[in-house]
Amino acid sequence: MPIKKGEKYFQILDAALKTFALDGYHRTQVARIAKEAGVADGTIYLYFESKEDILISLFTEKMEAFVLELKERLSKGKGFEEKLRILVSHHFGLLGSNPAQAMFTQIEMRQIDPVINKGISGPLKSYFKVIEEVIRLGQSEGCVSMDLDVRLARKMVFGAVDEVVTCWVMSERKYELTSLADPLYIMLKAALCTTK
Amino acid sequence: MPIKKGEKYFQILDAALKTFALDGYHRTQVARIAKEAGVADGTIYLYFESKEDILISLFTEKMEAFVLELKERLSKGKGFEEKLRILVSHHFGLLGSNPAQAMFTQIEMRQIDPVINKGISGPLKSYFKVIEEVIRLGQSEGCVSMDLDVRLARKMVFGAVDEVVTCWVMSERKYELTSLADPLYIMLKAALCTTK
DNA sequence: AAATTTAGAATGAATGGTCATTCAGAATTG
DNA sequence: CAATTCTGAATGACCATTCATTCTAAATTT
Repeated sequence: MPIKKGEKYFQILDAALKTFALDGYHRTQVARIAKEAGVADGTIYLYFESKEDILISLFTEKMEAFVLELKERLSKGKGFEEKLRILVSHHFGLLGSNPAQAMFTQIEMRQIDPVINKGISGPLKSYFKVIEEVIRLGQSEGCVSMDLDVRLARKMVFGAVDEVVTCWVMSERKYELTSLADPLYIMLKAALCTTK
Repeated sequence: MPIKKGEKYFQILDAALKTFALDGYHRTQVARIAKEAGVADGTIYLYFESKEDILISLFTEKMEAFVLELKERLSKGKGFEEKLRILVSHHFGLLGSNPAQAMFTQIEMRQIDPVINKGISGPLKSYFKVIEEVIRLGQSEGCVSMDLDVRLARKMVFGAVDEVVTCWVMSERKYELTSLADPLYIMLKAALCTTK
């Protein structure tokens, strides 16, 4: 029964993030993670069930922190438009300043396989929920049409943000991700708002 | 030197598509593709350099056909708005009626690794170019602002379409993908057009 | 406070299963 | 009968996982 906490738990997760970002999930050997973390190969299995479990745990930890901070920031914004702007700039801000995490979420996490997928759907859904809540706020304010399919709109928002980050990662981060937050926000607002 | 044509070449690609969609890239053994294609294991290596090469070739073939047909259809549409609608509905139409291909492009192709990535960037870029051309047409018609960042707009369009397809695949195709083409088109048009 | 016991944490070499790939020979073709 | 295409059993590299052993430090005893 793996121990899901303690200093070494996070040490291993940190090492995994670095190594996955550098070499990709399938290419990194568990032994390398162990080395990077400064622990023995076997120690990994005291904290994690399997290599896959490391991937899932890493994603879950990062995503939970991401959503928590996003909620925090959103609560400080007033109204639909300001919240939408916060959403986009928080997403870009966090990944923009954590290249390894960006590499990981955009590229490595897509190494999908049914098992992994089940493991990550929870935390990802909680992010989707936040986006949908913002859109619903827009509806209650009258800015966004009540006829709009909220789930579809959420897919558009997430898809757009996600694609921009992926391209940025692929470009080897040649430009500032955050500089795209505002222009993207403007387009998304136009897509959602009936009223100019 | 692998032969990149002939009956068996396509037989193997068909078998690979089926198997990748069913079991995922990393889980499918080359031997299974061979069996499915009705050829010997070794024959695969007369037509392809490696397992990875099968993946890349498959994507390239499918993408080239996709773009070719898209261009064909676009040429029949008049004006920015009609072309944008064709773009979205062609994307949804093709993947909506080819579940295995959808599974493959949305899920398996993301098994990214630098080598694979280089292999697919060409054909994917040609799709991006088509999208950008449509947006530029909108600009020349005056519907889309000249100040709009065309590449960013392309990322939004592709990202949105792509995310909707991914969700549809993940949902195990419980609903009609094509039914989302129109509402998505309307949002994207609103995002891009200055004039209502 | 020294000696002893104990539990659990940590180690890393060894294991074993999994496939991608090869290649010597068989079959087919022209 | 050469050339070409195909075959599939054999190979060997790879690497996640295991587990017998060692270490550590707290608890207990003398």
